[in-house]
Amino acid sequence: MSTIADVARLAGVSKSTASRALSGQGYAAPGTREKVEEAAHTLGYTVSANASGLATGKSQSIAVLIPIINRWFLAEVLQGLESILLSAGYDMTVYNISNNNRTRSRVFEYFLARRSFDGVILVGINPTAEELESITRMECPTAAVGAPIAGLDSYVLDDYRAAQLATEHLLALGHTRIAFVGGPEEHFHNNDPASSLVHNDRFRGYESAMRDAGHADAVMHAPCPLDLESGRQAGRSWLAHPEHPLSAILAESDEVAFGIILAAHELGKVVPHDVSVVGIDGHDYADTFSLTTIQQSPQQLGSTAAHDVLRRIATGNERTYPAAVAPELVVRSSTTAPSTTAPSTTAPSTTET
Amino acid sequence: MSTIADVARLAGVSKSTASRALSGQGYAAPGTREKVEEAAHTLGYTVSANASGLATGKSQSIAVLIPIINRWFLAEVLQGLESILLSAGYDMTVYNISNNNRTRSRVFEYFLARRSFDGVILVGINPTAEELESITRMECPTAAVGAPIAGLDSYVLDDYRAAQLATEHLLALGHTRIAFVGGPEEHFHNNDPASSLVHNDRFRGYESAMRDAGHADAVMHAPCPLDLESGRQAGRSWLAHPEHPLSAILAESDEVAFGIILAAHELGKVVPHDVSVVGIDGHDYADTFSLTTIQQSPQQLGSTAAHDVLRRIATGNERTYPAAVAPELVVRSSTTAPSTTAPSTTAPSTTET
DNA sequence: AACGAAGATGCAACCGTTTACAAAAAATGG
DNA sequence: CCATTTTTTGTAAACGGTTGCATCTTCGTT
Repeated sequence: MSTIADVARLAGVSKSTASRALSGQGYAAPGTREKVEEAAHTLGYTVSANASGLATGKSQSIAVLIPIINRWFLAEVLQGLESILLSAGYDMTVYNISNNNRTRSRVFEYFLARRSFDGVILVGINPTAEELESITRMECPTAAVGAPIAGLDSYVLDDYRAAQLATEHLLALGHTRIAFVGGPEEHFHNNDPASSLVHNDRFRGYESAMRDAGHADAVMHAPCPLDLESGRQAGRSWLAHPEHPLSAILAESDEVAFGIILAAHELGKVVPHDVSVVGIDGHDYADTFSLTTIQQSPQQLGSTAAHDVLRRIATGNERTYPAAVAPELVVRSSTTAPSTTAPSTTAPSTTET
Repeated sequence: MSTIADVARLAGVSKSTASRALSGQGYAAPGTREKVEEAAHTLGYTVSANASGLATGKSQSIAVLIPIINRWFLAEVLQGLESILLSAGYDMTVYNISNNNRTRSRVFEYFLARRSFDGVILVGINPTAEELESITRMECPTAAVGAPIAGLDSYVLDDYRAAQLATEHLLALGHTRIAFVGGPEEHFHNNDPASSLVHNDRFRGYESAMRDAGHADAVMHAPCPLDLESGRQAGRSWLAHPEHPLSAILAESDEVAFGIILAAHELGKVVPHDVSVVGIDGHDYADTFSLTTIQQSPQQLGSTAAHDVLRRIATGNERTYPAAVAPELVVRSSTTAPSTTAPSTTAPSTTET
């Protein structure tokens, strides 16, 4: 590996001139710059990030803390972040902090400290006070994506509005007995995980729409983890028992909605004839399941977050106060007006798309 | 931020002694070590990765090149890699190289060069000759995960055996008319993407099992991209037309298998009564879909790859020549013996789990 | 008691850049 | 044409660690 001294020697200038010519900082005569660049090119010179980082204090890299559990959300956000960061010359160091054990604290206390990151992006994280403390101590632009964090620029989907939109759609179709499926057992009990924040917002959005329509008394909540299998089980127990004569279900996530649709199939019920189902997310599979859903764009979330963080690095790190991304209703064929007849229990399940 | 000089001063020793005490390299009297460690702790000292990396040439970080497209595989491998690397004190810098444009070459020529990575792990990448060249020039342990790379330690699932196992399972149940769904249009045409290598192996495994059972003439291949919607469309076209009286389908991936099962539902066919379906992957959803599949463990792939790379970093970088991870058949209720009666076309679809 | 080996420590150089400062060269203005 | 400003370049000192070498202690041996 050749160093900048080699480049300088070949170009016949001093190290400092070579450095200025290559970095564009400070004065450099056009002719000299050309000579240096040519020398660098012929030697295949690449600046040492370590040396440069040591000298400048800037590492040209940002840390991304993300729980590697929600595959869909993870991949989307990561892709949004990566494309922006890479094209700006930054690399992205990823830390998984899904596990609650002591590797999590190691990330905050050791890994983030030893490398002088130019920025930190927390994706779907609900940090403790100490964790937040150790991040702010780094004094570099920090942003939260997916889950809002008080005091930090937070790039979040408008979960409240999303659920509200979805509920309004069902209400407009004429549904009144609409159940909300998803979220932790005791809602509003504000647990540690960031997901409970999402849940709170989505459930409140649903509630408010129901209330505004004069159906506050019809609010129903079925707790359910946000995965396919849990959604299926919830669907089975709610759809199998006629004592819950609901006509529509709002699922807290698309995955849960898929599970409910599968459960309906198994029970011989026809979606949307026997029950309308709406999801929230805009999952890749939504189209295949013909699921009416609220399209969110985690990838866009990631890219705007990355964009803003980079701008804050370049300028003086004044906060951005981003607005929540507006959700969008995508109507497919999992929703329709409620049937006036009693729900069929043994009809053939030939769901049309 | 405090430096090692601060620590040394507080402990009343020289910088070099402090360094030795903290790093464990070289001699250090037990009492001194204790003093230094205490000083470091009270100052909240953390070694600067840049300075340390500059001095030693080791960066305590490894590069992971991965196409952020296959969500399931991505998340699994990433998790496997991350857990091992983090607990060994390494950070993981992730580069997305799914896009074929010039950002891809920037990764190889610029990003990998500027940071002195201690190791490089290529996940599902099929590098060009120049790309491989620029990596080997770095002279650090390199491994391939997911897709094999000639000349590199490759950690791959035994795709050939996986497909063979799956086919043998169907054959043992009595099926003979087994179609293979998945892969590029012209198979064996060895395209650029790494996925075609996977396809080749899986298709050959299927073929060999069919041949060994004396059903070489029954080999059927339906090209199909490896996603849910494509699987569903392939399922529709194959199951809707009785001119293809197949009794079982081997899907190249679980996602495709899910699509086929959905298509069967839509067409009023009962899985496994009318058609048996087998997948390959061990996707999270397989249990919910009751899919018989070949369980692979990309996470384990990632963790062993990370483990071996770390060992090669510590020792002299002699290659490991890892064995392919043995796949495992998981029988669920999407497969059964072929029905002797003609396939029903309008039966109610009450798939039991 | 003398000797050598091993253990502990400090000094100083080095890793590869950047950058404040000084000095020289060129451009500008009156 | 000279004074002044602006460019251009080089010298040297950081940045924060690590490590070879020399020195000084401690021991264990004979």
